[in-house]
Amino acid sequence: MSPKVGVAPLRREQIVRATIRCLAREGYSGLTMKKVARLAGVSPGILHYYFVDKRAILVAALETVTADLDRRVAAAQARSGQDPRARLRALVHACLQSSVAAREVWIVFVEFWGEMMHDAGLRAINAGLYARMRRLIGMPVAQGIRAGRFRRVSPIEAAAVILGLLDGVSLQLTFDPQAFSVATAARFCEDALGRYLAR
Amino acid sequence: MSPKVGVAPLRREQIVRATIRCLAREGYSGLTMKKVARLAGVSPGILHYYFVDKRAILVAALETVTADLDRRVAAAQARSGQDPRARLRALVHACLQSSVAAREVWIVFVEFWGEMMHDAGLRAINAGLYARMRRLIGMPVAQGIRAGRFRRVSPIEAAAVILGLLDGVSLQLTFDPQAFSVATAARFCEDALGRYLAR
Amino acid sequence: MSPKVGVAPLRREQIVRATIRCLAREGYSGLTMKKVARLAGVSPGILHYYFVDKRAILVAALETVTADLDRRVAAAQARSGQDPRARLRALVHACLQSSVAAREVWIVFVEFWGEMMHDAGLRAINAGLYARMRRLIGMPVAQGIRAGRFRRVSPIEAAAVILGLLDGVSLQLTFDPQAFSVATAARFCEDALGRYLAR
Amino acid sequence: MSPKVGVAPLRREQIVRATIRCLAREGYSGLTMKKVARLAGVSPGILHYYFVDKRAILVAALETVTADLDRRVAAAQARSGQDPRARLRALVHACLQSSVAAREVWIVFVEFWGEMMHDAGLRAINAGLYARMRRLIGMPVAQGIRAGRFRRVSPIEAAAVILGLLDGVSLQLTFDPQAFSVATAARFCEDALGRYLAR
DNA sequence: CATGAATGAGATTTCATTCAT
DNA sequence: GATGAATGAAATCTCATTCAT
Repeated sequence: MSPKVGVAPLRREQIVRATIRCLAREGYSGLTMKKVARLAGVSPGILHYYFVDKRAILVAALETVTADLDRRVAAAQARSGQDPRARLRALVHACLQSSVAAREVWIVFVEFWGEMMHDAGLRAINAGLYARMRRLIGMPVAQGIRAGRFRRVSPIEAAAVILGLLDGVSLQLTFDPQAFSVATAARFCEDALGRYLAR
Repeated sequence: MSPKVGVAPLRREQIVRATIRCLAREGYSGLTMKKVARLAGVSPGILHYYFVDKRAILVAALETVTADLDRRVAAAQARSGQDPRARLRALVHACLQSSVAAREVWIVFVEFWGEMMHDAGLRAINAGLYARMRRLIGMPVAQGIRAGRFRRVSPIEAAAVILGLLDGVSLQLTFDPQAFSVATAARFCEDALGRYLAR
Repeated sequence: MSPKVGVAPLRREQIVRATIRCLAREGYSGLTMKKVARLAGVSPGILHYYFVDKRAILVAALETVTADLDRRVAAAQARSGQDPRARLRALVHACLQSSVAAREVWIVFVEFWGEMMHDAGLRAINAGLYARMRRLIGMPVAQGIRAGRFRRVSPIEAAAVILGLLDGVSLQLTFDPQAFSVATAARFCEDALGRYLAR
Repeated sequence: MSPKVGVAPLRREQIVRATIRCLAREGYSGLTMKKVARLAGVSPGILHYYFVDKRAILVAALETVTADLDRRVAAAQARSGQDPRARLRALVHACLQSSVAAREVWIVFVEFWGEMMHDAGLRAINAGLYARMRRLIGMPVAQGIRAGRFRRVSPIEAAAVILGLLDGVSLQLTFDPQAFSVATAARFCEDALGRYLAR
């Protein structure tokens, strides 16, 4: 048995985290293997021991980033109890919070949008996140409809509206942090979505 | 007087258009000066005669792209008459249409989002577009409020909600064109925004 | 029209010649793009301007080397007049001479044999040379047979015997130059082939 | 006494065999320590325990390959009895057969020719093989001359002619297996050498 | 104005070798 | 003996930029 058993996943994690930090700091076009290695505190050669090439590292980075965002929202949902409105509010807060509290992750996620246009592999990872998000959104919406708290809307359309609004407002929070706070944004998003779903 | 007077703006236009096409086809990371030159039908050397460096070309490309989007929305607004709801509807249609009918432009615009995170110059150009858009949105909203057709909302917040929703839904139209058509998206966006502004 | 028209073929030639010299000096495994560039007196970057990659340079080198060998033999044949035995003698001399007088070319040619085992492209270039050589050999042999000077042998087999002997003896001249001189080798090869073809 | 005593020679053999297989499959330029280790079923690190460096492994590989070829020819000679012509025939068959039946070994041997040009150590190993081959050839030739079956030729020249022809024809069998079979090649080589030595 | 050859810095990638376990 | 992770030098290749013509 290897004397260094179990090191591999740690090294991979270490490299991927360095990649994300590097992307957040210097952007997609500023990312180099050397910088990643330096930030990870390893030699440049080792990157190709754990990943076949640069793209594989980027794929792993996007997977990590989407998993992070996913986890944040799912955790918020879990904490929010069973009330449909409360769950919706938790979702809004978690999403908007992410773009500020997990700024690195969110920035890297947005950076990948550009690449996704030309890379089906990256697009598929993103699609997975959005599918899970739609399921997460669909549950409280359907529950609210059944309970007579929300009007009858198509779950697909509701998910598109909710996700769209949160992505778009998060972008604005990122580009112009002075314009309004997360709390303010959360309030008017809740307001808008509340009216959108109200009977 | 030189026989080629006035050629400069044409050459610049030619180069910038080639850059946009190249960005749309191969993405930000696939953009090279040589490809731009080939697509523009000029020699690689000439690019540095009209632009100091690669970044200057990218800046010009973003300026062109934002101006294009701007023009599309402004034109739709102008055609839509004076009724606040009609103007809002025109805005929704123009924005969502852009991401499909002017796919190249929209894709390039999204690709720049990633770069803006690390480039204040690009961010400023984007800020200009959003400022103009907010003004464009603000007018019918204020008008609707004055006319008693819309409830009293903060114009800033309304602009954030409207722009956010349209950006976010446009993204979904881009990444997953099968999910719903532009017409469907326009309908549910109008619906959501109508309820958001309804008294 | 370009101010540097006609430079391209010269540069290609320059690079290929440097590659051949480099291969002859340091061998296939010692060949680097940097060394080739230095020997050619150009910058490393320019190599990829004229050749897509290292392999393309190697292909051009093999093509040049085979053309060189071809030319040497064809020229000797042309000088040798019409007598079948004289032509055969000229062929033997030209081939064995090449391995000494054009040592660089011959060494590089032998070095490529190893690569040909795994590279169909290189193999095809070699096959072209051997096809031309067989034709060159076939003519005096057939002529000699018709004239009653040689016994009836299959031209294919005669070509295999003649080419085989010359390649094999050239190899020995290369590896052990002290063993016998070119003149000696030419004499006993002529002797052996003379007896092989004698009636 | 160590339980693993005597393991060393086995490991060395294992590594050298893997090297030969690797060279035959992917060529000299495709050989890496990692591939050798994988093919040998050992860890990359262990290679440097049994061999000081890559070159040492290559030297061992060439030694093994030449010993293999040597053994094949010597065995054929031994089986062929005492008649000079029969021994010569056995030699021709054994050599040509090797390039087909022991294709891996022969291919690797040819690959080393290129390296020998620049490596005196490898050249010396090859020289040893050729010296033994000349002795092996010299005996039946001298015997045939003494018995009055062959004409008086210089043994050195006869060896050069015989080895040269066999190497050259083997090369052709390798590069163009469709051209003629081993049996055909053996026939015309015997024919040519028979006439060469006939009184 | 325009060309396209040329440069050279730097990016990705490969790989022989080392070494802690 | 044996492992395989780790290193770092060097290789190939890319590309923004320059410049003679």
